[in-house]
Amino acid sequence: MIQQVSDSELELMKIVWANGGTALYAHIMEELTKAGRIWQKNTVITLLSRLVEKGLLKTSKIGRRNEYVAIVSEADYRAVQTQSFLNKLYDGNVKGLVATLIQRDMLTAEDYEELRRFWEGGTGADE
Amino acid sequence: MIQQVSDSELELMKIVWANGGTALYAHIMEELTKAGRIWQKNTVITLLSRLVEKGLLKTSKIGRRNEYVAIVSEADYRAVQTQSFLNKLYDGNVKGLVATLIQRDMLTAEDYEELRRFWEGGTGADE
DNA sequence: AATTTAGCCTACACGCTGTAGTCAAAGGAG
DNA sequence: CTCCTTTGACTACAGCGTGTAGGCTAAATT
Repeated sequence: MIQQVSDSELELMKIVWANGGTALYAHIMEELTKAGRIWQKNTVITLLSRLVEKGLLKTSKIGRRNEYVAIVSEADYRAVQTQSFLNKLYDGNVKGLVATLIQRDMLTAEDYEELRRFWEGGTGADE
Repeated sequence: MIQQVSDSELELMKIVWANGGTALYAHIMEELTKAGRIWQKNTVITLLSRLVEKGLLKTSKIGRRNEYVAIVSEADYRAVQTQSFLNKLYDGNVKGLVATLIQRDMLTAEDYEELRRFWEGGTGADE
């Protein structure tokens, strides 16, 4: 089971994941600034320590700095969240989900093409 | 925009939807009991009125009873939630979602078959 | 008339979230 | 060696959502 993560916390996780699963405070702060997030130092530190408490990150010291290391990979996180979303909204029925995607035009033309090709040829859905 | 709905509230919505989009308190209570949910009367009433506040249900009086009527259909609700889930976890990338489904074996053999047939023949993803 | 049913309003504790202040340690600057 | 800067740990705290009702009332049933 993966603990619930707030939107802000997820944003931090994404930065860590995007950086190869590991990041220092300075890097995270820099990325947040780039993204236009104006959070105080302590806000970010608190969020990071909550992610540690929640078991999504761990820290390992580099000198006196923390290296924040993802314990849960983005793929695993997505898988778990997707499964629970699926259960909650579609009673686990994948077909229902796909039906929504199709009927509600959530697929771009390329998505569609690519998926068609995948199911035809048995390859391609995964880059 | 659809307001956020808690798990308990969603459970009530599902009962209403399953009953054709409309239900009386008595019916809801009965279904909850069947499902093993032991909620006090007022708990249920409160949940229902919150759903009204949130714009998911409305009431129309039948005698002095409320008929709880779904304003948002289950399909619409699913579509909105699916879209926001997709944005949040996959940056809106459907292929990423489908890749997870496939790689993590979230499709049953039948799902797989059916989807294959859908993409082949252009029918069938929707029941 | 007495009892039951359903609705309305109010309350309340708890946990999560965003947001930060204080204090401390440790490494770099001079 | 001393002072400043960077980071981190710990603490706080208000607001909101959520689950969970209690009290009172009006109407419906017996």
